[in-house]
Amino acid sequence: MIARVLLPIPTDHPFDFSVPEQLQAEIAVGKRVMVRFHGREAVGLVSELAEHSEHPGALEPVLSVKPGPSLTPRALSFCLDTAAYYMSPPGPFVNRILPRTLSVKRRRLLRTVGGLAQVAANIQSLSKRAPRQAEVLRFLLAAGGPVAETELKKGLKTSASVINRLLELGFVEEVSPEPQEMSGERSGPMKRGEHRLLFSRSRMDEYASAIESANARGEMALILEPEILIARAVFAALQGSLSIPISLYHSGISEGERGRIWSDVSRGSVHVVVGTRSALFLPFPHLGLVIVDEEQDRSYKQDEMLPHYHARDMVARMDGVEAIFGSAAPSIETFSRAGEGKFDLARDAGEQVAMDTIVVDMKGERGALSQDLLDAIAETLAGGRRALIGVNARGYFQAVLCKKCGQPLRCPRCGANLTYDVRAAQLVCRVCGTAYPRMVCPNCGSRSLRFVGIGSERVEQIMRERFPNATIARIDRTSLASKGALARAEGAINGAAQIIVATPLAAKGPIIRGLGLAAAIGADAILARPDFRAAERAYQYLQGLFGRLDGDGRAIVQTSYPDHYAIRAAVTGDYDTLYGQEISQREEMFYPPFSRLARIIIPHTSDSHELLTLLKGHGLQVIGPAPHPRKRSRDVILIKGESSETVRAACARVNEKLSGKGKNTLEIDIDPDQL
DNA sequence: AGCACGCCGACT
DNA sequence: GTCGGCGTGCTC
Repeated sequence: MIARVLLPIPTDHPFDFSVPEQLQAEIAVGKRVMVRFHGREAVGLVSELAEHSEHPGALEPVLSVKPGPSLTPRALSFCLDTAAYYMSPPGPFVNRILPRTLSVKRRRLLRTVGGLAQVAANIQSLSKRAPRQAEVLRFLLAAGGPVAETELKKGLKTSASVINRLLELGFVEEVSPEPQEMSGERSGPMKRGEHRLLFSRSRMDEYASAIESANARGEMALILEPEILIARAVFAALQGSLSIPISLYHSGISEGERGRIWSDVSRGSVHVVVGTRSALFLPFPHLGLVIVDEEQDRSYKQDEMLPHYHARDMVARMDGVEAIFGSAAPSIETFSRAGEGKFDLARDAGEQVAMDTIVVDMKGERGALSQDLLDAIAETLAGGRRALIGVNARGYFQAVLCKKCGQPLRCPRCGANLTYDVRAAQLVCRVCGTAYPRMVCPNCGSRSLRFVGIGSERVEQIMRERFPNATIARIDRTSLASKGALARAEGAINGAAQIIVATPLAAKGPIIRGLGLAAAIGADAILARPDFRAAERAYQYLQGLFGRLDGDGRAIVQTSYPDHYAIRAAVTGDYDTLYGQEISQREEMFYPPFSRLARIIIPHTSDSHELLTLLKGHGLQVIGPAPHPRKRSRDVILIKGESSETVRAACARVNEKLSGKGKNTLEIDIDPDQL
């Protein structure tokens, strides 16, 4: 027997290893194994078991099979499909998604030993000398079945030593957790799961009932949310309304907790998971329903690591699973697909946000915050309600311009725009972290600089000056970094703050209780992005922000483009107008949904002529190469094609012919969401 | 990814 | 004459 093993190296094929006799019972597809590779030990993941190897040379043996988390064959093939679609090596990916630590100390289930009389006698004998132990026995007896150790500790405030003593005495025993059979087989034949766009402001009830009916069919449900903060809020809401075991899974939870959820999911003891995009790859044995909430959100696209997958799009590719894509402002692509009948559409256009809207034309304003906005905040606070100020970016300023050359200051190391760090009073590069204490233009040496684009920290500072008696909180990326910061951010949202200054990650989500004002002061930066989705994103941003108002309230948009259709549509909630404008522009410009895209980032030393000849024809449109906006010494090529297949085939040709190593790598992004 | 192998510039 | 640069290629 041989095992094909995927190793965490950027190669698209697995390596064969022989499986020693004594490991053959244990080894399985999806298990992690130790092997000797390139003269050193390495962990890999079994992708296939076979009788014979094609490899001409001798095979190394599998050294051991790792206990603990593994992938189900179905989850593995889903991962492989994802990697293949995004043309990325599967090895690093499948080896990364498994929890590092196996939960050795997984949750113990305990139960009493012996019949009723026996247990009663045990309680009797313990009650004098060891009352706590007796208490535990009584608790277990009352429960009538196995109880988790953690539950015991919580319910009785019992310590581990008490439980261990009972185990020693043989009065209680550990039960291996029975895989909770999900009410047996699925009901009826597996239909091609229904995919549906739920276009509505309030979606929770619909979600809850879909989860319940999936559960009644004996199927598990996964609810994806774009941000940890939202995932936690939705988790809490569902935990209150569902009587089904439910877990929360995202990149912020501890490694141990991750391992525990992983095994709970794979053995079926958790039926519902709320999570962020990475939860998509959990090894669900009977996944019947996937909900992609806020389906329009950018966070579903992985753009830091390979593969650059889009969680929503991978869900849309799933067969035999019911999928709900929920949004109050759907992406143009999803809405268009629903229009073509590729998804069902359930639209609740009835309820609009009842709000008073002011669009402040910033062309006539000096300073970043208009008087209208400051007045509205004061009135809101005076009325006992709260205010949310949406700022486009964190920090103090978004860019520093050189007055002499007129260009934004760029990092000489990596080419990204520099920002200003007020506390350290120096210029910093957000991409590579380099600090420049000398406040001069690296290009021409000029000392006259202009700071543009206000950031969340600056807004917070202004709020503190203007409203010294108000409680003010700022929520941005750093709010998700630690448990404490997360708790503070949630506290602020749940009522501790009167003024919340938030970057886009907290500008969306469920209603904020008592919120009477939602203001956007950075929408122009979104609108001005050199991206064909800029208008759509601005609309979605504003709708997300207004959606947090509690009942009636006020909305303020500060903009220099008060007549832009996206702004106008956003303040009235007129999605159809936005859609109409967008869809005709996209048709004209051959952008999605009329085409599919791929983006290739190349070192600008590479032979773009050869590249372009490889891309010529095949019904493709090629834009570029153009200098990369952030990465120095790189060029960007955008490919537009009729179908995903033609675009991906073109990328495959390029990849095969021109793939380099190290700094000569080509980066391919299929279906990029940001240009 | 690592790591070895391999062919061209400045140094004890 | 060597030491060492990192380009190319392989690992079951």
